[in-house]
Parts: sequence; structure tokens; C-alpha cells
Amino acid sequence: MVELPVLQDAPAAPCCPPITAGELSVADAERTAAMFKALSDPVRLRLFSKIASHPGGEACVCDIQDVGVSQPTVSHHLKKLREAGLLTSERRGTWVYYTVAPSAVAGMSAMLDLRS
Amino acid sequence: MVELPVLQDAPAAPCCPPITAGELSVADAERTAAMFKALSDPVRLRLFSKIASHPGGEACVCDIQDVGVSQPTVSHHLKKLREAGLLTSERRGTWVYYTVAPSAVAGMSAMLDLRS
DNA sequence: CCGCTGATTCGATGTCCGTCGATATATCGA
DNA sequence: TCGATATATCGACGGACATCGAATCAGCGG
Repeated sequence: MVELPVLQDAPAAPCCPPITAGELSVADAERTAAMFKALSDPVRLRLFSKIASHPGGEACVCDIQDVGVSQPTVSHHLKKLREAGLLTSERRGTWVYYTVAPSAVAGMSAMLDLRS
Repeated sequence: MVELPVLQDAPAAPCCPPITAGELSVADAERTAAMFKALSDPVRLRLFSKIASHPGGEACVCDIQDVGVSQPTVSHHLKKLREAGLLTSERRGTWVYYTVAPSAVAGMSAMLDLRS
């Protein structure tokens, strides 16, 4: 099986000025909405909070998969969070560790900052 | 037609400590996910940014309805944002004005603050 | 009272998405 | 090499949702 380097995960979007700074372009709205959508599911939010509240903002899947859904569903949600750029993942031996991507989260927080 | 005071819009949720502070409860995750979901649509995000970037964080529907979808769809999206507690609305004569709810937006921003 | 404009509600439709069980891949130890 | 454990992918199903046109409601001016 050959490795196809197509569609790598994080778009590393330069996201974004505060929402009060002006109207979002269609493209910016599209990219940003995708990040909010990643956090718009209760199960994903709980997974994300479990990881973010772990020391170092990092956790093994095995540490967080008790959220009331099946294991494939957990994997599916973690993939969504990773594709949105909010998490990164790394395999270490048998286990896969997911880590919060601070810049992406900070970008979302900054966008909702209402100070003018 | 009698006014039924059922299901008023903004739950005025005490939302929330930073995501790094600990795992979200199921109920908190539910409430918070609903707020993120409100911003997870490109059209809604553009409507929200148009209102937020208006002076006073307030705009008439007629000022912002040029987002490429039909007028009923605009109304539908504004209702979603209002139900999520992110906007409030007020009728002034012929027009309806939507205003950003600063506390709700600040709450979301604070939740994504990674400073420990 | 009537018509006009602004805005919401209604019903229908097509698509997206969360969920699952089954299966596949990866790593380790015996 | 084989089995066990950890994680990911696949395919299917059901419910949620964005969108529209049509109809309705709400003010305002004549």
C-alpha cells in the first residue's frame, strides 16, 4: 500500500480577526464555521475537554473513550476534531495520543473577543 | 391568540469555566455544544459577523439579509442564533433589530481560553 | 379599511451527520 | 508466527438540518 499524501489534516488557517472587526468573507466564514462545527457535538466537546484538561493537553484514546458511545464512534469524533485542526495525534507504541492544538483554539477564542 | 410563555429563548446559561479546568458534565456539554452549533453554519456566521461589526453590535434584518440565501432562510438562521442566546431581537416599528448578547459570546471565548 | 413592505411561520425536500456492528490495520508479547 | 489489545475504516441506517416557495403576521400610510 503506497502512502498518498493527499488531503493532509490541518489547513493551518490564519484564523481570524475579532468578529466585531468587519464582515467575514464567504471563504473565511466557511473555514471558521468548520471549526465551530467540530465543537458543536456534545460527545466531541466532552472528548475535547477530557484531552484539554489532561496534563499537557494530551491524552491517550484509552483514557478518554468512556463517553457513552461505541469505540468506532469515538474514533470518528476524534478524526473530526483532528481534521478541524483542533487536535493533533501521534502514535506511541500501541497507543495513540491526541493533543490540543493551542493556536487553533486561541484563534477561535480571539474571534469571539468583543473588546474593540 | 393567547401568548404561551413556553420555551423562552435564551436559557441564560452560566457558561462556563475554561475547557482546561476539567471534564465537562453531560449537561454542560449539551448546552455548550448548542452554542457552538449556532455558529457552525457559514451563513449564520456571516449574519452574526454583520451584526457584531455594526455600530452598537446591532443591526436591522434589512441591513444584513444579503448573504445569498432567501429571506425566509435568513429569518430561520436568525432565530437559531437567538434561541442559542447569542442574539436578542427587538421590533421597532416596521423593522426588527438584532443585537449581539455580549455575555454569551464572552462565555464562549472564555471557555476556549487556554491560560491555566 | 386596504394595500404595501418587512419579517416570521409552515410544509416539503434533499442532503448531511451521528451512530452502530463488522471488519481491517497496527503493535506488542509469547 | 500467532494471538491479544488498541485504534481506525467501512457500510448502512435513522434522524437532524439547510433550503425553498407559499402563506401568514405585523406595522404603516393613504
